[in-house]
Amino acid sequence: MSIPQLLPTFKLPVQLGNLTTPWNCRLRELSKQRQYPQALTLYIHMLRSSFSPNTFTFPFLLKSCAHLFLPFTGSQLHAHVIRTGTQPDPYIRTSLVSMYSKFSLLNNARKVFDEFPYWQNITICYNAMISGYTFNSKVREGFVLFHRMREEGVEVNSVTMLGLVSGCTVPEDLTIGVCLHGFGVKFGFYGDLSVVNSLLTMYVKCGEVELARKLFDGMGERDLITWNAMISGYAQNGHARQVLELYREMKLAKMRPDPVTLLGVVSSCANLGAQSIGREVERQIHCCGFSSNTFLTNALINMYARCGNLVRAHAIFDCMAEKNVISWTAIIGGYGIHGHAEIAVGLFDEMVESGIRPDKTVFVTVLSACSHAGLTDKGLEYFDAMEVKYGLKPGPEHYSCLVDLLGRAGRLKEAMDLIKSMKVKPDGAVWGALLSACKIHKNVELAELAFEHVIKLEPTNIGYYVLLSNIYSDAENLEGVLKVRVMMRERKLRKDPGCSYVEYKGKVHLFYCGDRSHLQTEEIYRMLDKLESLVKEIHAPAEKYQGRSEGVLNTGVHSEKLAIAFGLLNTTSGTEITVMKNLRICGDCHLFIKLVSKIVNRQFVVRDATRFHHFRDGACSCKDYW
DNA sequence: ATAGGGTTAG
Repeated sequence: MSIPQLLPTFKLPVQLGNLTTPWNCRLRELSKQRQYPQALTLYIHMLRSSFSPNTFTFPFLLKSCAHLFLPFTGSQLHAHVIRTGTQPDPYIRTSLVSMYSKFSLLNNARKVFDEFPYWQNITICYNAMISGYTFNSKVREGFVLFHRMREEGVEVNSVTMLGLVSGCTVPEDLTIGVCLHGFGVKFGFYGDLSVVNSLLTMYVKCGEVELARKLFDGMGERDLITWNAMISGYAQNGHARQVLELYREMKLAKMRPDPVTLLGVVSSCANLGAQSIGREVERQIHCCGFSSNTFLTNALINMYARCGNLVRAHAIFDCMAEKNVISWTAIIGGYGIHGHAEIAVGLFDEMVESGIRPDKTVFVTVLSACSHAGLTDKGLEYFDAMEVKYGLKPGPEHYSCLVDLLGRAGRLKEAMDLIKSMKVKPDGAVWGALLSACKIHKNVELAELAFEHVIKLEPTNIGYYVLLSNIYSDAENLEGVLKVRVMMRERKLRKDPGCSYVEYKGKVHLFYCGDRSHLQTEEIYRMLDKLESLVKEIHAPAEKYQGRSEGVLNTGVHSEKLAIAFGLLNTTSGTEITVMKNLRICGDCHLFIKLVSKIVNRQFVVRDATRFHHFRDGACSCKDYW
């Protein structure tokens, strides 16, 4: 076949696009309106009316199969294309390549792509194949094809760029991403906002928020997507403060927020424990008419739950017309965090009854709720049900919850056996959970074993060294303590001191472990002494508590205890106290806090600030945000 | 053929 012979096929769709049969016109309409099932039904009618499909028919049908994820129908259509002897023009082939890519059948896609001599592959074919690679997270292959495309002199357009850039999603892809950035600048794609936006997103996904911000600052023109990409980029990387700052700037620039924007803002409020700002944003959500957006409502439930306002969280949850697994996860997790495992478990059952299939994430939430409240057997039950009843294979994240569950209950041997029986490779968190259980139950021997494993998997995680060191010091094993210190020094690991902070009257009050530098130190320590003795009075040992072990009371002067004592001294009843804490694994004051909460009838929220950058930025206050 | 989105323990 020579080039001249093919030329008519190339031109056909453009010239005769409007002159095709009514069938094809209707098909195009349906495809435009994304009514894919209707499009396929129409095809059946077409065949029944003995209309034979032509070049214009197939792309719409293939696209419909791709969107509906119907691999079987799709390959039947492919066979049909061959059978009808339809000239497979670039448009059909592009559709085939893109459809097979959506089904992750890259070999089939590549076969269609390779079947014809290279000069038949025009830009759209390349684009489809390149996007196919990146869609299946094979950026490298996509990049190779991009090079070939250029060598063969095929025109590169914005879609080529978008396909490639959007495939760079992990730090390892950054080299390619930067290369593409350079290419874009050199060949004039910088004027195309969609390309620059995708570059911005690429930097964000690779964790390079600063580079993303640099690009953002240098942009002459910004649209809603630009702002959203930057805002959610900050939100996903834990820079909650920058999210709020940027949101304010956005409003100053007279750019109207949409649900995606507000989503980033709400989830940042959840991570900051900033309920007052969250309330403000909720009002805006109602004003803008986004109240029925499921994404946003889920984020709001999560925000209120994390800020300790379970009443509001539950009220929003109840009002939702369509609750999905994520809505349930948010509310269950909310009760779990605050130690109400019975309610959490009850909600889980209710969810199943309402016909929603639990997923892996909701099981993580339920298991951890059980573990915090000492519902050991209930947790084990759920773990079994997960695979037997719901066919979900437990991952390392579930095993770590279960090890934590057994470990807190003092069932260390069972926890160890569980790890040995795991079908998946245990990760750092699994061994880490065992290590912290050893801390609670003072088991030095097992701790050493767990430490050996955990350190191989996460050699730079400082928390585990600290944990082992504390275990040694509890056992008065000075040699052990020194050994760990030497290891830390050799590996040049410096420990950020553990600290907690409370926001009070727009100022941040920061406490270190055993800290005596606060102005109210005397009062705080008196309060803490009182709390310690009250807690000891009501703390029931395991045997008195129907076999439920609530864990061991921690007697050290931990930073979160100081923060709580400070909060109690300075705030009135009825307000909840949010304590932010920078280290996760160190002192586990969970039980202490829970009991104090019972005694004084106050809500406490201890938020993990490890992932967030307050401490690097220097502590900041709510007033700075707004 | 195509840039932005909610949940999760340790």
